[in-house]
Amino acid sequence: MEKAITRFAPSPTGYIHIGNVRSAIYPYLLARQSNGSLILRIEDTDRARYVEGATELIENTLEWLGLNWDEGPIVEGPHSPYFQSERQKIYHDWANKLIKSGRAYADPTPPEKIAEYREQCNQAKIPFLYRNFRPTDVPEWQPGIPLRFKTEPKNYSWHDEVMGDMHAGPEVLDDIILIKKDGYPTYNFAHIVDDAEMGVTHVMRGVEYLSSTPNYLAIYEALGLKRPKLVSLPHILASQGNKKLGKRDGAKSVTEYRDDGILPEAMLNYLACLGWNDGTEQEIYTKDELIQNFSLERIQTSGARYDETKLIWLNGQWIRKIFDEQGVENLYPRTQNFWPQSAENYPDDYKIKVLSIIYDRLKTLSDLRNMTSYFFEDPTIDLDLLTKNKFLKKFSESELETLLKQTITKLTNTKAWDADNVQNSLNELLVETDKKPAELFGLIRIAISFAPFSPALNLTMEVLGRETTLARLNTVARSI
RNA sequence: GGCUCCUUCGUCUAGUGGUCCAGGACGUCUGGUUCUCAUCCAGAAAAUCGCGGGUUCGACUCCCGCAGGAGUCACCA
Repeated sequence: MEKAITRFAPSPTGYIHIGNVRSAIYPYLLARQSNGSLILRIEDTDRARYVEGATELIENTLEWLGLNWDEGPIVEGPHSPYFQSERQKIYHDWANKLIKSGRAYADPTPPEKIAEYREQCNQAKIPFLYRNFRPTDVPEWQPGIPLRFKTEPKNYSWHDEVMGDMHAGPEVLDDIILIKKDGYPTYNFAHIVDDAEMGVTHVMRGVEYLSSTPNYLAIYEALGLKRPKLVSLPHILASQGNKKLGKRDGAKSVTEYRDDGILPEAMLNYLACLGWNDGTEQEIYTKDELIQNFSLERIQTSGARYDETKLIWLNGQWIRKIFDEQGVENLYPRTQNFWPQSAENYPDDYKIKVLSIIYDRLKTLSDLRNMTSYFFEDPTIDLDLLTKNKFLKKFSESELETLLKQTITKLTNTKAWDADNVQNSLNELLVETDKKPAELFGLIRIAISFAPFSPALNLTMEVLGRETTLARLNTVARSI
């Protein structure tokens, strides 16, 4: 397989959201699969939209997802620098080639004049093409004057690895700006130069660039460059409406999901499979499996709607997968920031015990916060939970009290305090009191947790310990 | 508006002329697993394959129209 040199080229204008991180995932997968490399390039030529700290945010996001890059900021590489703002000279050199060959011209036309031309066309209801208004007197190119491409209207055909064979007529070709008056290149020019300089083999980007592709093709041609493989990625659609997902639709940043307790494995798995599948019925993919099975041909042509419920489901699957395959000791370190406040002073081994009996109930790691508090602090007693419980409401308060006292006696005499012994005692108690599990176990469960749900009773009690269990049962018995 | 792309269960998708009265997954609903919640398991409902024409013995699959949706028409990327 040919080594694929791919790139992820975001502009540092804010956080990375799920709508655009996929254009990092697919290039990564292709690069790894072909033993090629992934370049991270920061497209910061729009100084007005530049956001302080955005580059770090991008780096953090990629690192969290495990999408390491081979060239780019931090790691550097043979094509340094990887910030477009620092590559001015390179763009100007290439621009001068175009000027020399007569394929670019300095355009002194003031913006107001251009707006006027555009308005004329609108009124005449004809498409506005700047090449019909080329200035007659072209000055020498110098700072402060934008540089335009001088296009040659004609037909273009090309192959898009996802969309198939494409073609476009001269009506889409125009004299696009190559270098802005501030001296920075436009995306349209900079990405072509950089991709060529950096040896990029696959240009993977959102479909929104599809309609400007003929203009890029014209530039490749004028520059005598071999065109790279073009890969248009379908949009991810917002969960409401049909628009592509964007910050305006409340697209959350990837790091926000991290802070909500989504695992990077689940995020990667979900996003990779939104708009791509390998034709099998597999749903859970590790990063290595994705690398192994990824293929451009199987990328979907239509947009896919972002559905958070499936991401949440996948996350639950991943929590269990990590626990089952790597053990609780590997799941535990990921839970650091998700425990309730009251857990702060508890030792790791206690929290590990809690995690190992609660993990299969977690959808996100942050569920720990509201699902485990009774392991770390005495619950607030809410007698309504007892007296209004559908299995317990038929008992009088004194009956409940008696049951609790019998339980306390039984558990006080339980020999070793482990899940099996506790379960045996509970089973004996069931017989002795002639109650149904729903009644007796329900009562005990509520009395020690006052939570809407908990893990299996004997496991919960084992972790809580005899002392705490008995203390809570006593407190409740006295409160009734 | 011009140009371009897209169109299978609510959602993500399988499907490359017969094996599809369309398969899987999420979600929903029902039942099971000694209490709860979840997991897990079993099952159910859910798509006249955007619409209309063709081609063919036969079309979700090929062709042509149409409609709807989206993208793009910046000195933004």
